[in-house]
Amino acid sequence: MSWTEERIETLTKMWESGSTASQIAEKLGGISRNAVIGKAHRLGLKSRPSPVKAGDSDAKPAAKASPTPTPKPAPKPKASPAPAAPAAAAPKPEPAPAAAEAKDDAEEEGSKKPVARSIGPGGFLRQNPGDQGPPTTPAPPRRLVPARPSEEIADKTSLLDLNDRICKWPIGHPGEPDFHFCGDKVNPGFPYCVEHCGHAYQAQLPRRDRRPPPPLPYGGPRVR
DNA sequence: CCCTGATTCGC
DNA sequence: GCGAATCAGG
Repeated sequence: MSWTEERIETLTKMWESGSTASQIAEKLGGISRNAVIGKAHRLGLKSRPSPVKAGDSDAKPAAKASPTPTPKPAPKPKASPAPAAPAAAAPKPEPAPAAAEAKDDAEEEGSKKPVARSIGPGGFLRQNPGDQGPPTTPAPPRRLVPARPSEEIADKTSLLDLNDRICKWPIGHPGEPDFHFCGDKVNPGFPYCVEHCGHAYQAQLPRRDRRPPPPLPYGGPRVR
């Protein structure tokens, strides 16, 4: 099997949507989950939480066979973060979409966010690892979505409708009949649209010493 | 033992 | 580049 454009596309979409490698491999067919993972890595898609979801009664002992007990000569340098993703300090997008929209959907591409939070004119500021100190705990959104969206949703923006240019922000919860994705045009360089970038990347800078962030890939809405 | 993703490494 | 083998964790 070769990685055709379609297969890569499916892989990317499913991977970014939270499908497991096994599911992806099964859907694509003819390949093992290792192949999926390996390809995903080569595509620069890696870095995904590995939630062990045992709710799946699927058995795939494909890559399980090797009577060779490796003496483990090579240690495993666990590192190499953010390879291809520059601003991909992406927090898991699992807010309460419904509530979020209802709360402040007034904000538009105007990128004006007169919020109490410390947010730059761009709409949001990336937080450097050193910036977010322990004293301030931003209390991220609840963990509700198990990263297991149904592969077939209604008409809305379904899983397979996702592409590089539309917002992948989940609307609703996976499993619900009306679960879908935002589908709006993405903020270039991000997986979400401008609006949802504002939610996903809410930075909380210490109101003191707010140094100007030099690289701000987010230049606001850009029509093209 | 099952699953998961991550990584290595021979092809 | 590909993916099986392997590792590491839940």
